[in-house]
Amino acid sequence: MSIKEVARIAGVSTATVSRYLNSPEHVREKTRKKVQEAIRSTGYAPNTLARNFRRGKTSLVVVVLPSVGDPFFEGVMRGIWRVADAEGYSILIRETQFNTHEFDDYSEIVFSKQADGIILLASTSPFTSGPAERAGHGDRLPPIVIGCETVAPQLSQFPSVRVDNAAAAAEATAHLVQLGHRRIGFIAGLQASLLTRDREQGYRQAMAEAGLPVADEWIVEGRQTLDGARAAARQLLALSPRPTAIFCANDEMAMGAMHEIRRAGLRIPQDISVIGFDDIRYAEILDPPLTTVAQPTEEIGEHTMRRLCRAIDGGDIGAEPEIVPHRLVVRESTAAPPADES
Amino acid sequence: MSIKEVARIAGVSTATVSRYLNSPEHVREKTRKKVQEAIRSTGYAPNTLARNFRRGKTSLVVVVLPSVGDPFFEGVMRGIWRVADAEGYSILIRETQFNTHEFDDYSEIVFSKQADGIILLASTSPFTSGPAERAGHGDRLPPIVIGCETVAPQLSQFPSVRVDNAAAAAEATAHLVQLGHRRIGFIAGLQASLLTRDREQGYRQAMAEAGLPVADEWIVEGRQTLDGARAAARQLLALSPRPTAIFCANDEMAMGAMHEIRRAGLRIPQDISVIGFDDIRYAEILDPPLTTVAQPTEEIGEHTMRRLCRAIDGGDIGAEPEIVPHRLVVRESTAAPPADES
DNA sequence: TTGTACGCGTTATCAT
DNA sequence: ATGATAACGCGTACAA
Repeated sequence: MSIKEVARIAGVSTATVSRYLNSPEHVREKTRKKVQEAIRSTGYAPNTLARNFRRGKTSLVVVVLPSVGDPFFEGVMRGIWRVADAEGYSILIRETQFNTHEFDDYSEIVFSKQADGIILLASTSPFTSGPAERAGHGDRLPPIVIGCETVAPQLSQFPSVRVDNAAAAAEATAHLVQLGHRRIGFIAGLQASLLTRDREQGYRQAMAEAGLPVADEWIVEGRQTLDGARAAARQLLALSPRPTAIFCANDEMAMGAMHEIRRAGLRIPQDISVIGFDDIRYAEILDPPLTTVAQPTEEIGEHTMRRLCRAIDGGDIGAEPEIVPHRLVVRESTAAPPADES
Repeated sequence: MSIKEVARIAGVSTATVSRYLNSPEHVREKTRKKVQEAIRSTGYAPNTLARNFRRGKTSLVVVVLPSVGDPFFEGVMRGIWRVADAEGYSILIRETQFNTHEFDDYSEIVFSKQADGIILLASTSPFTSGPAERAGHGDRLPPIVIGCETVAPQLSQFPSVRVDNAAAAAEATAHLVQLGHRRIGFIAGLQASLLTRDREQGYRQAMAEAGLPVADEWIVEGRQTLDGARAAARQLLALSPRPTAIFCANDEMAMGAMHEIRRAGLRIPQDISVIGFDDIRYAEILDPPLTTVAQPTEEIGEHTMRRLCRAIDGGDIGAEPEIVPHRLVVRESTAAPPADES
């Protein structure tokens, strides 16, 4: 009973107060003053619950990501928020913690109208059944945009914003090849993650193009975590002959790998080169500063959110991926292999 | 027109469908079956907007923190989510980006019923005017619980969950003193942050207790960022004589400081010791592994959220801070000062 | 330009 | 155990 109260005090109808709130230009100056004063004196704030209900919109968007506290997502989230604030959306964050969630979990959120749309920053195969065949909801899919992740065939019906992971990974690998490396290890993410699979593919492709073989044991899964990467690095270092360079599917894993390399008494890059992916803020203060592939994170976030907004507003945003530019950042963790290796 | 639809198909009233949803035990087995079938066949999902509206609850909680992508908050958020999931709440995250926001921004969220409560993980003086004097809302303050941050007098009306920052900082400082350090620098966070002020106070207290003087230039503001800490470290290293140890108000800043120390050609801990605060996941893989103060982050998150839930449910949770235990983790970044310094 | 009156989907109250 | 119905606060035809 609140807009009523304001209306009563202002001596106008509830409709006028509502109009004052939503289209002030349709209210006469004089009336506007009265309403304004009534609102001020009562400290009235529209009940968002009622408003959402009436409008059929929550102005909420769910962002699904593997893990907050991952420095990489800081920039992406910042971009998302910038647009969200401007467009009046609030962001609900769900962590997958690397678990393969049911797609239903997320679409349910939309179908039960808890959110207007979903941004998937981590699509570790979120689909159990084809989303299109969901019982009951018919053909109306919730607005979804995928950020960062590579889109697998099953996800190709959704738009995405990302770098060309395969090309970027190939570029990184080529950088090592050019320095003279021939045995290059690869610490992959989770196999369930399409993104790291693409990076692995880029690595394989670059190796092939250089006419270099890729031994099976050169590719180890680092599970996207510090500890996983450390175990993976230990495996690679135990190889004989061991790789002269290691390409890590992201910077977090590169940090873990570098630690193990140091512990093994090896020097970076003199004994072994390391290259990462993402260019998180720690990359440049590592010892030595990490060569890596930078992604325009804020841009990804902004474009992803903007595209989602358009989809929510009913616009047709297509299903094509939007590819944003990556950039190889050469620092000091990569160099030519030891002399006796050439 | 959806619960109606289900009711029509099941051949019962809307009230019965509603009851089936909310208190099935009050529905006869036979009726239950009918409703269940109708729901299944229609793929009906209750409209959360309408439900929230009716119940006057959003089941949303806002968490305010300085920055996602900060590894420290990963654990805290995890604890919060664990409880939130169990209690049926979703989490809305707002970043302060170290800006001093108006308290109104946040309380507005509650007063306009966009959320049921607020968790403040970063209270850089969020109050412009005393919250109690807010016009309109009278004396009814929104449910708020503060996590991690130290409570300043103006915030003492709110409950909090945190470690004893002053005591922990004193302990860390004492550790350096015991190793033989006499000139200990301190890289502080933002002066606006109560938390880092408390840590500074603990540092000062420990120095005083050891009978050691604290030169003004030994305390430098690191602005809670990598870059800020780097600048601060450069300042400290330029001092003559320079400190033989540096206490950083958090691990993030310690990372920045360590980088600058290396760049200056100094060895840790042989030439200079470094100690941090938080024990983020990178602490143990730094070079050398960082001595720091560990906080039970998940526990903080869980307790904070649990307390907020009780407050939302109308329980009286008091205003006393709940102090959780910290733990000094000694690794390899601290050692006795160079021989000629004793 | 302003007011009246209805409906949004759900839950809660009260009969039955 | 179930059904009829009144709210909840807001937006918006439509009428004035």
